[in-house]
Amino acid sequence: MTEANPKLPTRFDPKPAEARWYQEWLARDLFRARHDDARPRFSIVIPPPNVTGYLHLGHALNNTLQDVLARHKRIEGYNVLWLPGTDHAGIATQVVVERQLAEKGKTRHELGREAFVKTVWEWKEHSGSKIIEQLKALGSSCDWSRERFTLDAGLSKAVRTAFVRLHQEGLITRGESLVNWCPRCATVLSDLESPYQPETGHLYSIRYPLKDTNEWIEVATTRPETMLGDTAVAVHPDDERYQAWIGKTLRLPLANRDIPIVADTFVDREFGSGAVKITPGHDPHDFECAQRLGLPMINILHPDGKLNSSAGPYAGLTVQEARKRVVADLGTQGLLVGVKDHPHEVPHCDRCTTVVEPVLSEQWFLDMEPLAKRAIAAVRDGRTTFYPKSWEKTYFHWLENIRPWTLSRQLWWGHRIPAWQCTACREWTVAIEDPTQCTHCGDTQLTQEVDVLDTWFSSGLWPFSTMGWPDDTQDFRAFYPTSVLSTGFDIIFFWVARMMMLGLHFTNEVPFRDVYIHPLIRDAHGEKMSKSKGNVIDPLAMIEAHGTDALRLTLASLAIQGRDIKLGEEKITASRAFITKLWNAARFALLNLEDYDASASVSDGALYDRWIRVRLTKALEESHRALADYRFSDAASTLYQFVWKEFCDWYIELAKQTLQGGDAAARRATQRTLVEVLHGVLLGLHPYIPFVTEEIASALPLHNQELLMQQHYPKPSAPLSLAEATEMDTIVAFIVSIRQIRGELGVPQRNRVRVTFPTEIRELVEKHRAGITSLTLSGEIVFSDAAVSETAALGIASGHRIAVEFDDPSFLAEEIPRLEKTLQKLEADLAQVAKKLDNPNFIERAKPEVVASEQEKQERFAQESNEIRERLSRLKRLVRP
RNA sequence: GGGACGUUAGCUCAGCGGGAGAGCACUGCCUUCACACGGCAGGGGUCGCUGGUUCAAUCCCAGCACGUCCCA
Repeated sequence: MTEANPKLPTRFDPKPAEARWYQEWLARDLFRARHDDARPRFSIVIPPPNVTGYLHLGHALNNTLQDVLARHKRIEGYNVLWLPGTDHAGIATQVVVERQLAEKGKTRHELGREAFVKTVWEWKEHSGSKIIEQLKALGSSCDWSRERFTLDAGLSKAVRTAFVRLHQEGLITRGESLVNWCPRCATVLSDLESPYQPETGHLYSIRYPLKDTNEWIEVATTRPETMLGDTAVAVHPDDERYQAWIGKTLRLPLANRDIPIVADTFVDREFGSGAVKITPGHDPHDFECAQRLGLPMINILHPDGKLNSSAGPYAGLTVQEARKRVVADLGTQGLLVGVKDHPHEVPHCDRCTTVVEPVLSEQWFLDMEPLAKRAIAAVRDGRTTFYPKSWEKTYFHWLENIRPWTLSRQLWWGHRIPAWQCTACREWTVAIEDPTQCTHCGDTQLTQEVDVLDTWFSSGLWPFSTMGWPDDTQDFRAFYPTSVLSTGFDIIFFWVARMMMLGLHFTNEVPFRDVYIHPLIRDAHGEKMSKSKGNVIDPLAMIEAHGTDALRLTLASLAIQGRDIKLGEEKITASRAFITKLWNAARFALLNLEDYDASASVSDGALYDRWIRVRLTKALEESHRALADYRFSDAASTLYQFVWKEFCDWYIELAKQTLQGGDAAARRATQRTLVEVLHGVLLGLHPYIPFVTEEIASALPLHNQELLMQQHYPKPSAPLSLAEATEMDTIVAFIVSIRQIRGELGVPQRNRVRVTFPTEIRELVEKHRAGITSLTLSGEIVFSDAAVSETAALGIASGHRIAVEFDDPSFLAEEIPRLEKTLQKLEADLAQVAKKLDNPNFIERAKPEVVASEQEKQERFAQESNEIRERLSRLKRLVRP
């Protein structure tokens, strides 16, 4: 067998195509944005993945969607910037490098800060940023010339500038407060980094004796060891049981200190005995209570999580050990009244899952309330819009209940806080440039703060720090504010809200017009993917097995709004099947284009040619409308349906007759249409499946030196006239009807049929005889107004009677049941319509066009059912004479 | 405890006031000169439950049940 088209092999091989086209895009510098390009601008900053990151499905989804937008906007004629980069990811990265050191039996403390940070940089240069290469494998059209890293000189300058300004404005302060402490990481964490997780603990009831009496008060706690830091017991001021007790003094067991009984309305009278121990140094509620009442605060913990000297004899024990000992000692003294199981929520470190301890500590804080107000307003008045909009509620709720942000982290990897303490006066000097003397006393003995900033602080500046802020750069002017931010719902607080706050504060502009929140990907059973469950799907393995385009198309097709995605590999297989279908449609076109002349002028073509061009226009318009609302799934499936159900199933099948027919002019017009529609389809699909579309386009006789990425969507085609649209519908209805008869009567494809149409539509049928014949495998088409013969099956399409006869009359055996089934359906439809039309209220109150349409339906159903009934009774008479 | 979202064909999901849809899976026929990762035809649904609004409710409203997630 000879291959007629040398340009496209029978199968698409993704791998070489992916390598070749990505190289070609880079070689032509197509991803680069230019600040002096006057076309309308579209910009996105990538949510920077951690340098330690490895491409998972969440990245694959998010970056596929951003790439769809970027490529779509380029083809729409925008000057597009998609700015990439990575995040230094404080704790995560430090942990990775510390782990490597541990393998060599070293610790970071042995190395010292400077050497350790140097080691992390070396690690970053050599093995970090793998994810950047993986993003390229995904086809991401980022402007790599603008790649940024949060610890770059420019971004570091932005961080220092932001910190210093906020400090000058009095929003950043240093002070003592209760913070979340991870004993394993030995650093403070923000509330967001300390998520609550359910745990079955115990609720211990303990007696605290009233000083110098035999009386006692009972308190309940889940953390008995914290009693060593108790500074009071609180009851509700209106609690009648304890009125007499308020103001009296208790002797705190084990610690042997005196503590007062105080009253505060925060106490829940229903919980336990209604009396609660107050441990301001280790509980957020107690801390606030102590602040209100001016109670002392005691910290009983060392940074390593062991108890300190304030815990007296328990010093040196871990929290767990201390809990056991305290419970045992209370038992010995007869002060432990009861223990019961108690499910509750306990904060854990986001990074290492260690139980987080609230401790009293001196840190740098950012007062976010004034910033939050502006961030709320910007979304309320629509300067920034969330897609789906429902996420705005989550955003508002968090911002309306905002708490100060603990900025400092006790790490070495990150932006060291630009604050210096004076050895002489102990005051702090905060400055962008390293200071040489104290701004308070002028002393030159300064020591820089050892802590670094929370990674999210630099991430919060990302949309503008990457554009050159605080300098007034051309990029900043051209591309800020950005058009859209695409990210997951889990970092709306961590990141989106903070970028909004810092962006508005520093630039007086929202950082992005739209926020698209993409769905979460779960496994095929709806379970969250996790390494421990072993249900993780590796996007790179999927790329290896099915090609990048198949993975991208799958992810985009599944990106629906307001629901999680359930992904199984069979969905990627389905996308690959579609790509193969498109590939083969292109091969079909090429097989029929050997004598094609792209420059010859041709007519508009036949009805089918005009019809498919109109359908293409409609499909592109619909898909672009969907993209404008970030309905990626709708956008992709519109194109999918068009290619498969309209272009391949109908147009190509009908075009075969013209291409093989004797009318040279018609053939040329159809060739032209094939090329143009295929070209339009490739442009429409390029954002989703960039590689295969470039591959096909390069084989098509387009006489265009530009790649798809550089081209623009085709101009819309003028709609069909009503008569033309009706004509097309009628032909389709004829073909469908004849095929149904064949299928339902079980007539194999090798058996030709003889079809009789009424003479009134002779002209129409003659015009489309070739198409009808070929799509229904008819041997003969004739015209007659005589009654349908007993040897024929009856069909009704667009109100016309069609008779289908077979070379073997035994195929007619199922005709009676077939017609009965059709009649049953018609009668049900008729009954439904009648129910409406028999209701005078319907006639009176429904919209007139609805009434008219129901009446029209009734007539049609009635006519068809009469016809079939008549036919049935005749057939039955023949069977039983 | 507060809130959000979801409940439509075996599975995954569209539709969201006027004759229940798609993909996958399933059944029958077909290796016809683009494609078996295919073609043609077909079977399959009291649209979670109970009320309400309406001429009309899968669609709007209220309540309930179940599920998922977020916050405290």
